[in-house]
Amino acid sequence: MRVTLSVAGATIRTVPNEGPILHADLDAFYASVEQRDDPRLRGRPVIVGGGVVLAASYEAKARGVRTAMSGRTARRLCPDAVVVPPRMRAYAEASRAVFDVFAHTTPIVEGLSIDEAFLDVGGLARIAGPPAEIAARLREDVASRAGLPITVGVARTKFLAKVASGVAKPDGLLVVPHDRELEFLHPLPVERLWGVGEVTSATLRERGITTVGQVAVLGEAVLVAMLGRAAGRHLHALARNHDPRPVRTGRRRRSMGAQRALGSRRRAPAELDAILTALVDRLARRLRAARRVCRTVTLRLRFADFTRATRGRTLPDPTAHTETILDAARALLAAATPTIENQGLTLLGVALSNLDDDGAIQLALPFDGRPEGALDSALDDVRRRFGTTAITRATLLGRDEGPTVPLLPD
DNA sequence: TCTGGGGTCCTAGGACCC
DNA sequence: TCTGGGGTCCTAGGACCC
Repeated sequence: MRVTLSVAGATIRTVPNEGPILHADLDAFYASVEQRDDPRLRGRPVIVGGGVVLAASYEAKARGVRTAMSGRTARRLCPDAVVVPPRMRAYAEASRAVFDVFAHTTPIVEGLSIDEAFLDVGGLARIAGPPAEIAARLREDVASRAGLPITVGVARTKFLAKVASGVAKPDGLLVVPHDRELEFLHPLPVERLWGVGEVTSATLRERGITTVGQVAVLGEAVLVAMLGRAAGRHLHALARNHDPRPVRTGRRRRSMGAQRALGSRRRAPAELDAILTALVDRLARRLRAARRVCRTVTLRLRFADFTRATRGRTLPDPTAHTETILDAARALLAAATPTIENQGLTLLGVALSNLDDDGAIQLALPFDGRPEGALDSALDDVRRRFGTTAITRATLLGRDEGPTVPLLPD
């Protein structure tokens, strides 16, 4: 049976079968939200970014602009691009609207990021029709309720569904029929395999392996020897189309981080301390808002030569207390100071991991009888009511915590 | 082309315990 | 004086993804 979908304005693909997993991926998400909210941007190259390209509309991508590209390069490629600063709140709101549509489609949704998810639609055929129809309706619903273009890949497995959406982008729909999976998969370049990035791609290509089909004929032991145990096994399975992973709902975040690029200028210790304090302040607030606690505090460093290092410490007790986390971060920074003085510092970051729900801990009561989180709660409350700039630390006053250099200045 | 910010998972060695 | 095997946790680094 061969179904042909026709959706106005979309990249149309023929859809000859059905599969139970959808991979739904919003197109150029941040840039699409900007074009949705400002009609003047529609049809024009749009770049969302601070000092670097966070997202580019398809008009900009057509000119070679890519995510993560420097502003200078993007300007050279596309001088007439409209550059807008990111509006994270608007994107979070748009994401919520889209995930609402997902939730109305099926209860089995696994979010991968702010703009993509797997949906298990197996077993819905009787009430919602075949997967191809469910996918087409999903695209229409996202367009009408959120005003955004979304691409959907449909297949029997997660991996095939994700590859399918990648091939169908932008604003497309592609179904991989059961009986044509290998025909679809094997001619693709190895970079389409999930987990093949720059390094693995280079390793494979050095050995003349450029397509998924070439990976599929290699033995598992060969791939493990080449790429390590996990990556080798993973690739072996994917290339041979063995992907039994189910769509998993309710996955929890395992870490939470914040970082800040510093440029090449040398920073005084007091300045680093102020930046560290601001990062921890922000993170601890996010942690408490999520009703989570952490046990491990990790400092992320990037040096002048762009090599990276991490320095971490695991606390005896879980906490969401700003000062406790800050103490740990400061101790790590102090221990790293000689290295920083030697090598220069271009990025400072903090990550919190070993997360748990805050209901899992008992509040420690210090000697004055007040919970150690009392000050945090009071500050969180003021910031909720009056905005995040209502209260700040004396050490941060007068410091330039403003926006970074605008992207693509005239 | 001089390179952001937010994440996930894997590996490997050492400490420590039984 | 010499010395096994297994498990867990911690730390650091690295590849990869959006």
